[in-house]
Amino acid sequence: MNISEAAKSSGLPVKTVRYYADIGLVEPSSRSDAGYRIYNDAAVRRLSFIRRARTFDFSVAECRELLDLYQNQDRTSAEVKKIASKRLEEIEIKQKELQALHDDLSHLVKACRGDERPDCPIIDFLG
Amino acid sequence: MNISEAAKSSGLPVKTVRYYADIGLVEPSSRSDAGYRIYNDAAVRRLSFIRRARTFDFSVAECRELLDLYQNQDRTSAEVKKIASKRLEEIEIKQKELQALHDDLSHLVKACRGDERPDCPIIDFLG
DNA sequence: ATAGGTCTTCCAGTAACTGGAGGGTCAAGG
DNA sequence: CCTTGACCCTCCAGTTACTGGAAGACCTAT
Repeated sequence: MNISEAAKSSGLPVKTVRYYADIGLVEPSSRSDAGYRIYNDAAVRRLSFIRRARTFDFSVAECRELLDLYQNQDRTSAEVKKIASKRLEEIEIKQKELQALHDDLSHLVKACRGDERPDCPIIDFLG
Repeated sequence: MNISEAAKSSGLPVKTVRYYADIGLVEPSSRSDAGYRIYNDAAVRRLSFIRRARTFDFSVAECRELLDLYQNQDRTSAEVKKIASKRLEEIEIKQKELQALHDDLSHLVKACRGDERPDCPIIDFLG
């Protein structure tokens, strides 16, 4: 498979596939004589794996760790769970922050009449 | 006030104050003979305003708009409310995304035994 | 005079791509 | 055989909002 087929098959943009090769995350299985990247099924599976992990907002560094575990038959589920739990904690922290932000801002937005006059509780709060 | 006093007084890092001057967001009120940035009270109030707006994750572009409104006596509260409401919508979208992420990942984490064996529902899901 | 702290500018790096320029490669049609 | 168009390559710049650091000027106190 050349890069555009691999991209389509993995669900990633071509640019991203090339980028992952550049940073050594998922290398093409070989190169053609003309220097074209060639991806076999295993490489495409790795690309798909990364795409799915990225939808969980695992960082590229975490994706690298997960990919290593994915390919390592001697992995323990404890190792995988540790990375995922860390991510889950980060998500929960972010959720709390976002909730606080939401509460404050929605309070202000509700208090603002949104008319032609300049008086504004949002501006008052920020100033 | 020189930059370190303005930074302390506004609650921003010195580097950030300098950055805001560079991008024309909050310019110092003047410069000393030696070229030192000098901030008066009004400039420090602008810095504080930006800092607070940034805690709501308003982008720098949005901060610029809000700052213009803040300083514009002819503003209408409708203009301000529009920007804040847009931000609020973004927050709500992000909250939903985060909730979905959380549900899926916590489901997987709970299903993973986290022991010494390689079998792992998280890996299975990603692979 | 000198030491230390503060200030300046400019450059590079962060995360994870994305867009584009400039140029080689390949398959099909005439 | 030649051309056209789609595809591929590398390299560079830009995105967001800073942050760190180097090299050098300045300021204050002893």
